[in-house]
Parts: sequence; C-alpha cells; structure tokens
Amino acid sequence: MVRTPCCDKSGLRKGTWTPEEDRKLKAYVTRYGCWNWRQLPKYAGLARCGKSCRLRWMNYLRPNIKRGNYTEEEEETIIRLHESLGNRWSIIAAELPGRTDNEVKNHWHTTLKKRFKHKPPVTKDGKENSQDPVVKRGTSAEEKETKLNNHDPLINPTSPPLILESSMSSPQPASSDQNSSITADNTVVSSKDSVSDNNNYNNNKANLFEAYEANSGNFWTEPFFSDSCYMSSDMQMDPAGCEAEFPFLDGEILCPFGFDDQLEGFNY
DNA sequence: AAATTCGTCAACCGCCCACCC
DNA sequence: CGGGTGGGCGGTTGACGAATT
Repeated sequence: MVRTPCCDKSGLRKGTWTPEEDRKLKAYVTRYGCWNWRQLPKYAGLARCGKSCRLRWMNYLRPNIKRGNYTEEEEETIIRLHESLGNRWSIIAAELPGRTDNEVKNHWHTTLKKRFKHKPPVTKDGKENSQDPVVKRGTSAEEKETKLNNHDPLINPTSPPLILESSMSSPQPASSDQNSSITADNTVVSSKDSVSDNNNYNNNKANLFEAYEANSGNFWTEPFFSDSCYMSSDMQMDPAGCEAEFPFLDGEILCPFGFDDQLEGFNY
C-alpha cells in the first residue's frame, strides 16, 4: 500500500515551535478540539504538518503536562516497567500521570539507561537480564490485547469529562521547566491511582495488563468518550469561558464546520 | 577566551494498526 | 474485500546549552 506523505513538504514549517504557533494551536484545539489533525493546521492558520501539531499538543501544550523533575518513584516506575515491557513508552508513560511517552523515552535514554547499565536488572530467578527487552510491536496476541486496552489515562472514560479551569487558566510556556501540579486534574489522577499510587505494585507483566483492563472497564460501553480524543476531558469548555481564556481569538482561526455561531452546545 | 566535546530534549520520520468507504 | 486515510507509536536526529580542554 502506498502511503501519501503525512504532509505536503512544500511550504510547511519544520523545527522548533514559536510561541506564536503554540498560541494558535492551543487556541484552536481549545476551542474546536482535535477533530482532524491533518486538516487542523489549515484551519488553525498554521503552516505545519498535522502530525507535528498533534505531537506539539500531546507533548507540550496539553493541560497538566509535567516537565522535568522526575521523582525517585517515577524513575523506579520507569525502570521497573521498562524491565517488564521493553520500549513500550506509551504504556510506561500512562503509568506516570502528566508524563508523555516522548519525555519518558528521552529521560530513559539520557539518564536512566546509564544507571540501568551499572545495575543490571535481575530477574526473579536470579538471572541477569542484560539485554534490552525490546518487544516488537504487534507481534503477539497479548500485544494486540494490550494495544486494544491501552488508552491514555487522559481519555479514560472512567473519569468524567471535567472542565479543567485550573489548568487552562494558567497556560505554561512551551519550553518551561515547570513541574506543574496535576492534582487538580481528576482526569489524570483518578484513573491512575488504582495502579500507580502503589508502592507494592506488582512487577508481573500480566498483572499490568490486567490493571489496564480494569481501568478500561467501560471503555467499550462508552464509545463516545473513547473516540473523542482528548477533547472529552480536556477540551469541554464553555465557549464563553474559552473566549475569556483566549481573548486573542480574533478570527485568525477558522471554524472547521462553517457554523461557528452554532458551536454552542456542541460536544467535542 | 576560544574551541571542542558532551548531554539533553524537542521534533521529525517511517511504520503499523484501525477504521471507513 | 481491498485500498485509502488518520492516529499512534517508537526510533532517531539535530539543535542548543553546559561542561571541559
């Protein structure tokens, strides 16, 4: 199958995001949601690839992202999960509220891997596990099972779609090193408490998957939330409140549906 | 003080999978 | 059923600042 490139190479910006671009993207996603990442930049007035927008949003602009300042507990969790799961960064990151897969991956490669090398992991039977337990994606039934049940805590339907005023009212600079609190965000914390706030959390891989299944108990029974990307929890905002938060919504972004004035009451 | 090396991290690339038509 | 599309993921790269020479 021939895939079309994810973006038209001509005329699209690459590289570091400017504050202006961040502002546009945040304003747009906050107002209209991520209805289609590929089309989004066009309407948001961004000369960026949709994937790039998605990545920027997911990793930096999304509310309640933690930056830097890894706690010992977080590092232990990463090491422990990496030991059992391999490079499944998205799953590992899901265990760390506020952390993104990209950041976890970076932290592993820059910091933890070295530490890990000095202290080779020891398996239960006492054998040294010197190799990186890299798991090829989509190679087993278990893998598929994991994938099916793997959804970011931020979209976990077990959490009600709350309006995140506390987080949205204090947008963070894109490249800040702030370690923002996530405690105000139930969509992050509540869904994770059952598995991550637990020092005795079982190393067993199977148990980890069970935990995911447990967490996603009503995943299939609530297709709306599961299919609503991050908007279900992060972005359900009163349009009026949104205007208040983003007074710079001055018409440079376009309503994707052509009926901007009818958006009120629209569920993203 | 300048040059070089090293470490960190933001972002891109390409692949895979699910979904839709 | 098969092709096309979009989203998600992991690997990798390159820019940039810090540390070292």
